[in-house]
Amino acid sequence: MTSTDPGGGAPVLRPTRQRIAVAETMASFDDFRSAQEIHDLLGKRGEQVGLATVYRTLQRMADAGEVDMLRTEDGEAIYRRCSDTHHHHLVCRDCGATVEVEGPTVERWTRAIAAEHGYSDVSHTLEIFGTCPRCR
Amino acid sequence: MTSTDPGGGAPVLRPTRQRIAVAETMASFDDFRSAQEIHDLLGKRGEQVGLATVYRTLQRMADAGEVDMLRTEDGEAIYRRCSDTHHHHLVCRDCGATVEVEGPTVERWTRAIAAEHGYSDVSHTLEIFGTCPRCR
DNA sequence: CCATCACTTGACAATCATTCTCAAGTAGGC
DNA sequence: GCCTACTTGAGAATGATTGTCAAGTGATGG
Ligand SMILES: [Zn+2]
Ligand SMILES: [Zn+2]
Ligand SMILES: [Zn+2]
Ligand SMILES: [Zn+2]
Repeated sequence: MTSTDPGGGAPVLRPTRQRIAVAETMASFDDFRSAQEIHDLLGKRGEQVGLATVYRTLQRMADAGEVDMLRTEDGEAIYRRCSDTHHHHLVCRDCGATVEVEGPTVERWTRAIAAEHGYSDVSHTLEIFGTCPRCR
Repeated sequence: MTSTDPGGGAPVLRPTRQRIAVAETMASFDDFRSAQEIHDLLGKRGEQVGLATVYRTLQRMADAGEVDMLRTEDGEAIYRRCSDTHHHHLVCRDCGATVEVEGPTVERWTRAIAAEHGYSDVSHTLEIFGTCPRCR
């Protein structure tokens, strides 16, 4: 026994070429993209990364709160880098242009509604879709 | 040509045994269920209905606003009969107990946020998850 | 520099919900 | 009954996502 392994701790994440490439690619666009699209972008950037690795990395980043993940109407997961504070999205249905939005109003409302019905440990999902000024 | 077919109109929906069975089954539970679970329920009720038909029927009902469809964390579509007015859901993470909630507050907020950023033709999705009093 | 080992990766198979295909069945109007 | 558009269902096909596992690699200690 040469090291003190805490046993239950989460494994250390290594900054591998693949993870760095995914992170850089995520920083290169503003809208939501599917894992497959991101995998394609990596290819075009000249970074060869396996599809499974892209999926795994995006999941890790989502868990870590480094990217937001949401589902399209037909259930496909799409990702986007985002700020680390709690917020929601205003997404253009046509071009995907996304604006992060936030406000105490909805946060208060959801909390109140949940409390009113005796629900505890509350979370919520909220996304707004519309047509942006440029696609008008 | 024996009938005057308007051409563009949507086909007439027939009240078939299968469609009736699905509607009745949807009326028999209060939480959200997947298409496959609903298909199983139909089997237990003694109504043999093809899985593809269950999918097709649920989609029609969702389009018609007779049921609500939303997606689980892992992208699976789940359905529930619901009232025809615009509303959202407060869902118990453990037992699935669901409460329909509504309020002008969020509706106003989403509309205001969208307008503020110049987005038009706005819609939104909002679901609240928590632990219900019984599962506390 | 080198051994070591836990953490990673990628090619490919496997899942699994959902959709497609299309021949056979059926509701209803006449 | 006849006709025809609408339906159905069995099974194949699709397609995103996950699992498998042997080979690779970064960090560490000697
Ligand atoms: Zn746009
Ligand atoms: Zn919020
Ligand atoms: Zn509950
Ligand atoms: Zn609403």
